[in-house]
Amino acid sequence: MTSSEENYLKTIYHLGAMNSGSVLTSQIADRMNTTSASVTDMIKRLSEKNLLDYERYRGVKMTRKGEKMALGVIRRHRLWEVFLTDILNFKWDEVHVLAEELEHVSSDELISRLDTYLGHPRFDPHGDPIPDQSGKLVQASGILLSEMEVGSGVILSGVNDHTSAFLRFLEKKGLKPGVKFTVLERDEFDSSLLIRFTDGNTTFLSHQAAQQILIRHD
Amino acid sequence: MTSSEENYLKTIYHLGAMNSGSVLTSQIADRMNTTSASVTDMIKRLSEKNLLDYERYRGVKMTRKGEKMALGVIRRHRLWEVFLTDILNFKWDEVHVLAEELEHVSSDELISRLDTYLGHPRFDPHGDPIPDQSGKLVQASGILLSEMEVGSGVILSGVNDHTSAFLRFLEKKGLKPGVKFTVLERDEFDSSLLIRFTDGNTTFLSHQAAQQILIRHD
DNA sequence: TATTATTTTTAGACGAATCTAATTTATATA
DNA sequence: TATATAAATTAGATTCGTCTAAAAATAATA
Repeated sequence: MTSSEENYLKTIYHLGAMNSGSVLTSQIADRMNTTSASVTDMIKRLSEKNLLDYERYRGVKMTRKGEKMALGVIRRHRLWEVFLTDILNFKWDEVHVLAEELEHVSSDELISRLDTYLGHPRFDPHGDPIPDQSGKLVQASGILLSEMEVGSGVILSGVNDHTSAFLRFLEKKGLKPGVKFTVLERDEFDSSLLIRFTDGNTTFLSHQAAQQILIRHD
Repeated sequence: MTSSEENYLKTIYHLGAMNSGSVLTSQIADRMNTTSASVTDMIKRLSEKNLLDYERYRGVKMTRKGEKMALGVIRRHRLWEVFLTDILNFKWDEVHVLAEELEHVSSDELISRLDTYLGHPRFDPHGDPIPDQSGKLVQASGILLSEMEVGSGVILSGVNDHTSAFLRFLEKKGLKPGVKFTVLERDEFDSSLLIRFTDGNTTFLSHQAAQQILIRHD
């Protein structure tokens, strides 16, 4: 497997995991900042290897085999992210790019030892679940902070927007996976939220921001 | 810089560091298990980038710039080797292959943090010195165990043969960088050595083995 | 020094991954 | 249903890294 092939599989997995239908050539091209022509080429290569089911002009689905490979790459990516934040003290908005490179170093033994060393973490620094060796993946919470009723105590469990800008925004607010807080108020006009942390501090969150934040009940 | 370019630079550095003359196409091809034709191609690319001085039919020398790049790769390689042995508990004969991959993840920030985390190690698990950020490299001892007079107390400081087979051989004998011992006897017939460790245990070493072991005086 | 042997380079080809531009197919609209 | 629009594919080119086989240059030997 080349790095390029792995990147395609990962992207197609991410696109296909949500809607369980077919992933279109253009969706892949968009996400990867490349051309549809390049995607078509790669799609063919990957179907040759039975990693994708491909019907011309109809997009692709992942095969069981392709999904396993994709989950392997995602596992490596997320474990390296944990290493980079927890051990090397990188900020959570800095680790993605580095993990994109490290994820392609493919030694099962290396990843297994890294996993052990990190204490078998179940989530990466952004709250995304880490697949286990066999490719099993716990489902992340799908509850949006923006949907919570006033008064509820919650724990931040993940984010939908993984951009550096959004992650730095959360950092500044003191928000990251594991942080507990209570929803105090929802503004009638713009649906912005006032939340209170366990230490008593409060902060505002726009509806736009709250829609990118996943929570579980405390 | 591609991984391939980095591998060529590293190899050429290793070949050229000993004899300070020119490195020949065939030497590079031999070391990298490739053809002279491929080497010629790459040599041209690297001289285009001013990393090598190249004269047709005369071999190459490294430029200052090329040497710096090579030392960067070597630094990354050796730091990852320390990480793999000291943190992930790999054996020293297993780390080379993995470090060959990790060395191409080129982020100065990553390497700087890794270096700090590891405590700024000055030598890798095989006793080879680790270049600093600026590319400075302390000279490794050049004293061969096979040349030592009987009675001398020494510390193993490195090896010339980095093959897995030789490293496992040393492992079995209890020999690795930092280990102290005394040369008790040299056999008149085959020049094999009898050595004694600080715990009193003794072992034999063939002349062939002793020629691959670098030491410094205790 | 002339010839032979060795080394190095060029010529030409290939696979992977990419691109632009042109063509084909499918979808949406009148 | 016929046509216009959008999407996907093919055709053809490019770069990187590699190869084999042939040609050129250097080194060794008679």
